[in-house]
Amino acid sequence: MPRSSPAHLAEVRERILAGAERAFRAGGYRGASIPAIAAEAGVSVGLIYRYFRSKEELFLAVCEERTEAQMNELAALLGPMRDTRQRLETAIDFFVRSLAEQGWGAIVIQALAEADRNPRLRDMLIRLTEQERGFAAMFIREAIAGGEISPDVDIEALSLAVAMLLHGAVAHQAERGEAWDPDGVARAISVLLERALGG
Amino acid sequence: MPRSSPAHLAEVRERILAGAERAFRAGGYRGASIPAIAAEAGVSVGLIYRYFRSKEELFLAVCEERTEAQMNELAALLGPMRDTRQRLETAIDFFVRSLAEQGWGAIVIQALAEADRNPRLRDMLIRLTEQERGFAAMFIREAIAGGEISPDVDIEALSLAVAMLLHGAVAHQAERGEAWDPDGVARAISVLLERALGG
DNA sequence: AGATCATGAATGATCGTTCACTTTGACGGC
DNA sequence: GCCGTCAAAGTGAACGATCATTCATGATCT
Repeated sequence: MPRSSPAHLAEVRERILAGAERAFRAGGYRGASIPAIAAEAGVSVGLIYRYFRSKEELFLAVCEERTEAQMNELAALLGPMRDTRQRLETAIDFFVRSLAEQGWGAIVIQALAEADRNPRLRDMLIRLTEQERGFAAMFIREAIAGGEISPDVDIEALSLAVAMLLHGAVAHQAERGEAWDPDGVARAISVLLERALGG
Repeated sequence: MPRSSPAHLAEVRERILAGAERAFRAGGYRGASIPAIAAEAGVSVGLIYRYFRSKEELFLAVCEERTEAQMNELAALLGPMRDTRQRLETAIDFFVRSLAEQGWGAIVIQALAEADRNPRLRDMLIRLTEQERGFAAMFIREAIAGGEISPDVDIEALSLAVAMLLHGAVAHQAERGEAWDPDGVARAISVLLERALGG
């Protein structure tokens, strides 16, 4: 492959992103040094700065591309489904499973820890939360339409609570590390949501 | 006050802890340097190492003493109360209010971000979660005793969900920063919990 | 040949920690 | 009551390591 083809450039960029993700997950945002990221990605230190303006920009790119991919995947998964109960179970299962398999929860926690000093990271996290609230509000409206819960429920408050519950699961994984129990977390979310959304 | 009296030593230790808490909150665990902490506390760099063996130990002390104080305060607050509904409202209000006023949520997020590389921080966080689960399980058992929810509910799963919800609120505060809405968060938690614990 | 991709040593700043040093105050002999 | 002594409290410059970023140089393509 020619070194200057667009495909090659995209591949190098993706290799840097993948190496950076591993390094950030292992050492945290501050703890992952540029030399360490370069070694993990198999490129030189200088090359990283041809693809990203700074470490901050690189971390932002990792966060955005990964969370966006997760959200798109979930939306595609739910698209053809019709039954509300099945959709809810699928969404919870997807969330917990991708948390377990991809381990992107650690990245979100790192972003949270830096959000206080980085407006762009904060904006990214707020967009993520709003997307989760959007999913939650959709399920709530379906439950209302299905007559499972009262139409005068506070959708704003309830969808915020659901989004916070999901972020709590992310925090729980960060807290437990290797020893976390995806099935237990999925069961916990299901029990609470099915009680609240009418089971 | 004599420089070598126990009271003076305790006061200096507390001043270092308070300065460190401010510095950690402003800059994060990694971002708060020992010189910055020393300046914030009004002591010299060297003195910090007379009271704490390392930066890690200092951060651990900040986390433990603050979270322990919060938990004791909540337990004392709930102690004399009898009515379950009132106890639940008090607990939620205390949690959200202390999150808003003390701003200790940012410290917890920093601890979460470091837990992967620090077993003692992880243990501290796990103990905190287990205490929150203990409170949650207490409320669930009261709701069962009061006949508000079925006796065959999965207490383990439900109490875990409640603890995750609370940690989600901590994450939400870290995400929103100065712009967060304590009343909205309290309403969200109340709506979800009262629906789930029988309202 | 010229343009772009890629390298990694060099730079200046900053970090956590140490330690030689000064200041303070409790105490025993007078 | 006074003073000399000494352990402990407190200081901050110095140290070696490491950081994010740059740039002079080389490699590879058109």
